[in-house]
Amino acid sequence: MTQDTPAADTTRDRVLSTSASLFCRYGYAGVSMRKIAQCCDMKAGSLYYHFASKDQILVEVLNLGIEKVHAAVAAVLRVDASPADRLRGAIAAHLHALLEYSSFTSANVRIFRQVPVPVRDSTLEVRRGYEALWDGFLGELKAGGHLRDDVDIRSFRLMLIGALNATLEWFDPELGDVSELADRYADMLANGIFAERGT
Amino acid sequence: MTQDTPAADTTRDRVLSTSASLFCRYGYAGVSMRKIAQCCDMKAGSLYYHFASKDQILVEVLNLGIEKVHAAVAAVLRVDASPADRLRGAIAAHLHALLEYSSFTSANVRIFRQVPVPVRDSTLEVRRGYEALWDGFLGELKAGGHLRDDVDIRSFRLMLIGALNATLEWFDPELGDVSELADRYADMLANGIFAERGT
DNA sequence: CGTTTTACCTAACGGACGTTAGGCAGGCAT
DNA sequence: ATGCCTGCCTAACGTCCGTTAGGTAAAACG
Repeated sequence: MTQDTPAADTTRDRVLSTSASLFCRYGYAGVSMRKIAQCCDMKAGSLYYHFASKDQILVEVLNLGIEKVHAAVAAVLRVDASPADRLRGAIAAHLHALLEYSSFTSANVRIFRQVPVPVRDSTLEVRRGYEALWDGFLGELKAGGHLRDDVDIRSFRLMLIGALNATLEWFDPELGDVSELADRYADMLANGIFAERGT
Repeated sequence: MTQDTPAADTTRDRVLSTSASLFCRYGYAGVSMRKIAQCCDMKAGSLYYHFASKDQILVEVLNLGIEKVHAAVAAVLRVDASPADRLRGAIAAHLHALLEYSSFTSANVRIFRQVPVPVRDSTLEVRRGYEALWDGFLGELKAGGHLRDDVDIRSFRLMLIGALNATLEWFDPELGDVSELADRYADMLANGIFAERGT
């Protein structure tokens, strides 16, 4: 019944990691302290030695989810490359964080909207930081004349991140290659799917 | 506390409609029979006159969600128009069904992956029918030479529907115009966002 | 008018929930 | 050796869960 994602040496980290995958799969209300504890080979009461409440676990899981994907994308964007390559790389980084590295980012995507409002609000700042990272990058591209003049950056960012996050619903990293997926998405988004461009 | 979406004359329909919006907001496990009943001005036990179990409500909500969006998109695709207009229209139909008409489609998108496996399986067939509707349309476009040869229809359909469904996370139909949103999405997806097409 | 059916109710069942209080074993410093 | 701190445990609290059994008032029907 021990169901954890990657390496997690300390008990506290193991609880967070386990909670993330459970939240991701069963939703916020569908995961009990007893189930989290059971998956960590503990008893429910012991969780309160590390965390004050279920909601505190939740807040930490949600924030870690954004922080991890933020760090991965930011690292890619720091290196110099062509606009197409940077877009490809940033998309690949987001997808790897979402689909492979851990369940924190996927848990955030899945349960963000069904979490109690105070919890959601306390994670908004971290979230906005990630949005700003993308807007900055896309703004650079536009300033450099690499984007169509008539595409709105915010609209595209929302569509892009939405499309990436939605892969969670169907993509299985054991069956497909995340990097290939990223390349396909980057190509379709950058160049469109129509044979000829028109209005 | 009466929280229902649109017109729903019979009690049974009102229960389904109410359940859909509650499931959408709070997740599957986050909605109790007592809360559903309360929002319908009933007592929990009375729900069992209309439905055998919570899971039966869930199955009907999930299936209605797909059936409604399927009907809306199919109606649009029946009329003759240019490829760009048909794509725009189909996207608009999906978005209207998702964001405006009722909570059934949005509930499906939000909770499909956190529902008990038997329930999920019993709604797979309806889901596949909707995917086939899109694949048929996109196949026509490709056969007519309107799509780039190197875009994979299944990949694009997954990206497209994912992007559309993800609007649920941020778009508020009281603040923005769904048809405008559809136009922007259709344009970005059809033509891409880069100033010049490249590899 | 009597009877059946419809659509709801109340009350309760066993169990799971988040959380807390108090205990206990082992490592640490003094 | 003694006492504190860490990290877990058990047991219980009050509440809520899905579901069921049995009742009741009104409408529909013969």
